[in-house]
Amino acid sequence: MKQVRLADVAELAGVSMKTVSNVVHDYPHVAPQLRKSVQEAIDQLGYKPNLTARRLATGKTGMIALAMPEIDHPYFSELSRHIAEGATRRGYRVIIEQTLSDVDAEHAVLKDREAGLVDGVIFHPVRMNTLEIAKLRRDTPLVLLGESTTPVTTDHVMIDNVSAAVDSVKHLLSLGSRRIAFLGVVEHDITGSTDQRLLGYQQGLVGAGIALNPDLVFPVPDFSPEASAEAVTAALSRGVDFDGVVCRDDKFAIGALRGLTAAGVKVPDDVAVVGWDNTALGSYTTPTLTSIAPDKLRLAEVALELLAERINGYQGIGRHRVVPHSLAVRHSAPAPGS
Amino acid sequence: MKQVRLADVAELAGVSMKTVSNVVHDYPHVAPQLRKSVQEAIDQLGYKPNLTARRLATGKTGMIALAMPEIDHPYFSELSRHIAEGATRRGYRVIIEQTLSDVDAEHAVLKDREAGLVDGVIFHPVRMNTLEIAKLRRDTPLVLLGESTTPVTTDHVMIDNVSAAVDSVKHLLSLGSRRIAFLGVVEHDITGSTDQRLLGYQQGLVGAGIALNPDLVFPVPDFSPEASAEAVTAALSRGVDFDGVVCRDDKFAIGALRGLTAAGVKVPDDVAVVGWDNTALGSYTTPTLTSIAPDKLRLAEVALELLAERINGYQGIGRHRVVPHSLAVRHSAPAPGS
DNA sequence: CTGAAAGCGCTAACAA
DNA sequence: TTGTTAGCGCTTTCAG
Repeated sequence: MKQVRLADVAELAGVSMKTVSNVVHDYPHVAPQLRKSVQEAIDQLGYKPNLTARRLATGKTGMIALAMPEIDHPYFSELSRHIAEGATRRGYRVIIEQTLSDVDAEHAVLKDREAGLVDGVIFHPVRMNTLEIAKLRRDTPLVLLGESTTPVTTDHVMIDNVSAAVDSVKHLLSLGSRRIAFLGVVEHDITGSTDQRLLGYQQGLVGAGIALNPDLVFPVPDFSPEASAEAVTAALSRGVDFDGVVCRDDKFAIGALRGLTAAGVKVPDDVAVVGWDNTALGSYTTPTLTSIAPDKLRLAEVALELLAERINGYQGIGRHRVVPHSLAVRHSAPAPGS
Repeated sequence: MKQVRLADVAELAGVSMKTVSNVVHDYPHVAPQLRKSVQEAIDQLGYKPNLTARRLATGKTGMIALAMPEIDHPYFSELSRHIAEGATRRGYRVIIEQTLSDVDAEHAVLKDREAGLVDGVIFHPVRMNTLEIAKLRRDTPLVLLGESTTPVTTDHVMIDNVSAAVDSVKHLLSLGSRRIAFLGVVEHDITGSTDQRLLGYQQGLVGAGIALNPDLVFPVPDFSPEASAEAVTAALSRGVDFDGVVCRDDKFAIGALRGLTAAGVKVPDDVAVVGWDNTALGSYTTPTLTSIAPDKLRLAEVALELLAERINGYQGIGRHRVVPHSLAVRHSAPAPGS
């Protein structure tokens, strides 16, 4: 079935292409009767504008790329959802790009725009460093997510990881915990997230006049809950004494819950646990998980807003936006006195 | 910065556009020296083919749409990941379309292709019925996912829900359960999934010579774990006696675990629980969840394969493919004798 | 307010 | 093996 073209409609309606185009775009200055007859021709033929052709003519694709390490990680899938919804609201379509933390895939991300595929890119890098991004970016409208250090020329949205970690510690302190551990220092983790969270953890303790204890920082071989469960079990079995734990993310927290429960340690009575990211996972655990809650909706909105400005020509220096976070209090570290 | 065009490269290299095009496409019959000098011109200018223009000329977009109810539901995000990976391997990009179970959004899905946006669509409908899909489909290459009844003209990939439910029941029977409940009949649920699963549940019981008991089919007001936890609690408090439960999906199963645990009922000793979809959630619960495991990777591959065939011109009648499933055995309904 | 025609950058059929 | 040229369908000056 041959595609119906603007010219076909014009011919049937007995007007020029321009007039049809005006009708399609709701251009105000069209005689009502003309508009009507053109509309009839459109309906009769079932005309749909060809987006590819429009793009070629306008140079705008109406699409943005969303590039993340893993689309099925709860944090990213939840964030994706907000970005997808916000993008739709703004008239953009989203193409997803999964990097799987692979350097090449991350490099490829920045090339899409050059090929005219998308108008802009929202990118959560984990492997590429500041310099590489700056070098490859050229004039691609780009907004970075996450805690990596970023080029000064690039927009960036994140939450304040340090103060969030401090909040976690304070919450645990308010519950009476004094020997607070940090779970989730992964070897070769090149994102800045862990660093910042660990920094905040220390800052929170020092601020409360509590001495730091290296034994309370638990390393974990990889990002799985299994690994963190083992890390906790190991700590327990070498007699480390702790009554609260700040986890690098919810998956670690889940591992912690499992390790503690398996060892007969009561959560939150013996050890209170705080996760990070407030993913849906935290509602499904036993006990449910108290977790640092980045304002994901806000994160998505701000990222889209900055990107839209770049796409519309903003050329200024990189803007760094910090969006709010809170603590989602559930059973693993309940409100004080409850 | 002006875009570098094929013509610019041709001019610099002193050849025709066609020759440049041949080099870009690795067309074999190009004189080595020519190829080299053209390549130099390409590199020097930093030429990137404009995909939009190519599309307009070829009529192929190289993109497929993936339309699902919710991208952050674990089942869908896991499936998306497989589809995204398979699509990348096949040279397609994926654009995501979240319908949020909205009829209008579902209708819109089938229009993308008409607008020349994508070459084909993988679609998991929940609101549209057979007739509507058939009517709107026209000649869009389309593969349907899920358990809705589908038009005979449309390709469709699913698992055998009935036999999977039978498998669940058999597993529970092998653990000694005899009063097996079904959790998750949602009012106004217009997908065929529940029906088929419920049918299999009955079939499994009847096959084992166990009389059906309507009291053991638990209705749930909505799809949240909270609702199903309440449903279980309600059943318990009205004295319904059961020792096993087949759940419509993992979220219901999680609710069941919570309701049972809260009531002091031991899982799996007092009541064994089987979920559905084998989402990552099941690894995070206490106890971990035994669950029907659709072969998601296979599902993705088959869907992509069928779609690719349609895109490449296959015009035959709708093909219905059943992909394998298994039972992921974890603690909520362990292996017999363990 | 409407019409004609020149691109947008690439592909592919046809020549050479 | 390489060059020419006519589209792909829409937008957008610029006349009228």
